[in-house]
Amino acid sequence: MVQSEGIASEPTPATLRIAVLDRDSGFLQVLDKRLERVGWERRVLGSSVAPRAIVPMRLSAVIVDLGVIGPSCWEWLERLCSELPELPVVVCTGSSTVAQRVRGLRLGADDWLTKPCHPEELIARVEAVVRRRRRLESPVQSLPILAGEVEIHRDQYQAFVAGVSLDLTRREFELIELLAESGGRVLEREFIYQRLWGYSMVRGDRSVDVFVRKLRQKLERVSPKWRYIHTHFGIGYRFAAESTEVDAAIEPLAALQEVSERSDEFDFART
Amino acid sequence: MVQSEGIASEPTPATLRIAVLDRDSGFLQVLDKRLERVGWERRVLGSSVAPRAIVPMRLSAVIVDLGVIGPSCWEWLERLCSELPELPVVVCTGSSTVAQRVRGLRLGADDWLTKPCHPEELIARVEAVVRRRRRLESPVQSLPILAGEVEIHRDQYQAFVAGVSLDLTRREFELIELLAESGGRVLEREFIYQRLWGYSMVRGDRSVDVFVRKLRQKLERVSPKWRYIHTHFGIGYRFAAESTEVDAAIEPLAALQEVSERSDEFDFART
DNA sequence: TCCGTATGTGAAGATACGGTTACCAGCGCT
DNA sequence: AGCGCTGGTAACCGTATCTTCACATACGGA
Repeated sequence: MVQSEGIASEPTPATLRIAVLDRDSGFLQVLDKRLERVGWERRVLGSSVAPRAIVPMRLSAVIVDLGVIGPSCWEWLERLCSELPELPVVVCTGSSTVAQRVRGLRLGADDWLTKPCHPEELIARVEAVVRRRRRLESPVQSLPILAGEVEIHRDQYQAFVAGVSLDLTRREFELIELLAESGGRVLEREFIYQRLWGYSMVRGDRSVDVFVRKLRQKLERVSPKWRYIHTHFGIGYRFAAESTEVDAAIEPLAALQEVSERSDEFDFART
Repeated sequence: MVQSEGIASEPTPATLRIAVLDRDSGFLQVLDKRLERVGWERRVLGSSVAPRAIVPMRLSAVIVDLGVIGPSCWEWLERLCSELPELPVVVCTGSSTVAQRVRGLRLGADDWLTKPCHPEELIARVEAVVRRRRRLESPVQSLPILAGEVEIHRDQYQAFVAGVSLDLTRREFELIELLAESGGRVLEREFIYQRLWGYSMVRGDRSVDVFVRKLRQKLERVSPKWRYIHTHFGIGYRFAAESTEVDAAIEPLAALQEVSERSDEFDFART
C-alpha cells in the first residue's frame, strides 16, 4: 500500500503532496526546485481543472494563481472551498487589491500571498496552514486501539481479532479507525463522509452505509459475540464494543474503559 | 441529512475573542472600530505579557506586533506557540524581510501581515485562521447538561437517566437540548419551531406539542419522580427539573442551583 | 359558572431513512 | 486482454420516525 495521504484521516505523512495551479514557468521552476529540496510531492494543474477533479489527488494543500483561472475565479474558488472544506488553499497571485484579498479569504482561502514572492515564504505559509490542520489529529497516534476483541493497528492499516486480520480494505480501515478513535461519540454521516472522502456528500449518497455494512460483515465473521457499530437513526453511527452474551457481568469493563477514554478526549479538547 | 442540522446545536460562537499586542494607538483605534463592528470581543495586551498569562484569557486568536516585544521576540513567539499550540497567532508587524517572515511562520505563527495594512484584511486573515482551526475541533462538543436525574449528552445525541438511554429520536433530542440549554427560560412555540424545523410554523401546527408529549412520556418512564417540561399556557414551554417528592423543600434548590451553574458554564465556554 | 380556546393524548397514514443486494467502473497484475 | 479486487452507484424493501387528525381535557376571561 502506498503511503499516499488522503486529505482525510491520515496519520502525519512525512511528505506532503502539493498541487500548483499556475502558468508562470519561471515561478514553477523555482518552486519546483524548492519543493524537491524539502521532499514534497508536487504536481501542476491546468487552469481548467474542476474542483471535483482534485478530490482523488488526495492533496495536502493546493497553491493557486487566481489570475490563471480568469474572471470566473471567484466562483471557482468558492466551489473548491465548499466541496473540499478540508483542503488547505493558498492563493499566490500577482498584484491584488485589499478587497480582492479579503474576498478570497472570506470565500475560504487559507492564505494569500502576492507575487512576486520568495518561494521559501510560500513554502513556510503552506506549512503553517497544514500544520494547524495536522496538530489536532496527531496527539494520540500510533498506539493500537482496543475495543472488545478487536485491535486496530494504525501503523498496519489493519484490524485484528486474536491476531487474525480482518482483511480490511483501505476505506474500510479508515472508517473503523475514524469511528473507533471517536470513542463512543455518535458521528453524523456527513461528518464521516467529509473525513473519509474529503468533500461534501451529495444528497442520496449511500457510500457510508455500504461501507458500514461491509465492516459489520467482516467484524461479525471473526467476532460474532460482539456488536461494534451502532446505528443512530437519523444521525449516523457510533462505535462501541458491546457483548451480546447474556451474562454481561464482566464485559461492561470494556465499556467503562471506553468512557474514560472519552473523557480524556474532552479534557484535551478543552485546553 | 436533514437541513435542520446547523440550527439546533451549533457550537460556533457568534463572537470571537481577540487580543492585540501592539502600541500603535492609531492602529489600535482603527482596528478597535472594525472589531466592534463585527462584534468581536477585544483586549489589548502589554508588551511584557508572558505567554502563560494568556492561557486564562480563552482567546480565539491573538494579533501581535513583534516589534513591540523587542529583540527577544523570537524566543517569545516560540514559547507562545509551544505553550498554546491551539491558539491562532497572527503577526502584524512593520516592514520585515522574507527571512523574518519565514522564521516567524516556522516558529508557529499562523499568518504574517506587514504594516501598514488594511484592518479588513487583518480581520479576514484572523477569520481564515480561526475557521480552519475550528473546523477540526467542532466535532468535540461540550460537556453534558445535567438537570434532575437527566444527563443530556450532546456528543451522543441522547439523554440518559442513571446511565439508561431515554431512546430519543433526533427531533426529540433536539427539542430537549434546546429546552435544557435555555436553562429555565420559557420558550415560545414559534421560537421552538423555528429552531428545530428551520421555518415558520403554519397556523394550527401541533408538532411541537406532540414532541413535548413524547418527551414527557419518555422522561416519566425513567424518572417518574421528577417533572422537567412545564407548560406556560398561551406561551410555550419551560425546562426545569423539579422533584415531585413530598419533602420538596430542599430538592428544588439543588435543581435551581444546577441550572444557574450550568448556564454560567455555557456562557463562559461560548465566549 | 359557562364558553371559547389552548393543550394533552392516542393512533393512523405518509415519509424518510437505513439495510441489503446486485451490478458496474477503475485499476493493478498476470 | 483477462482476471480479481476495491470502491462507488442504484434499486428494492422493511421500518423508525414524522405528520396529521380527531377527540379529550385543561385553562382563563366574562
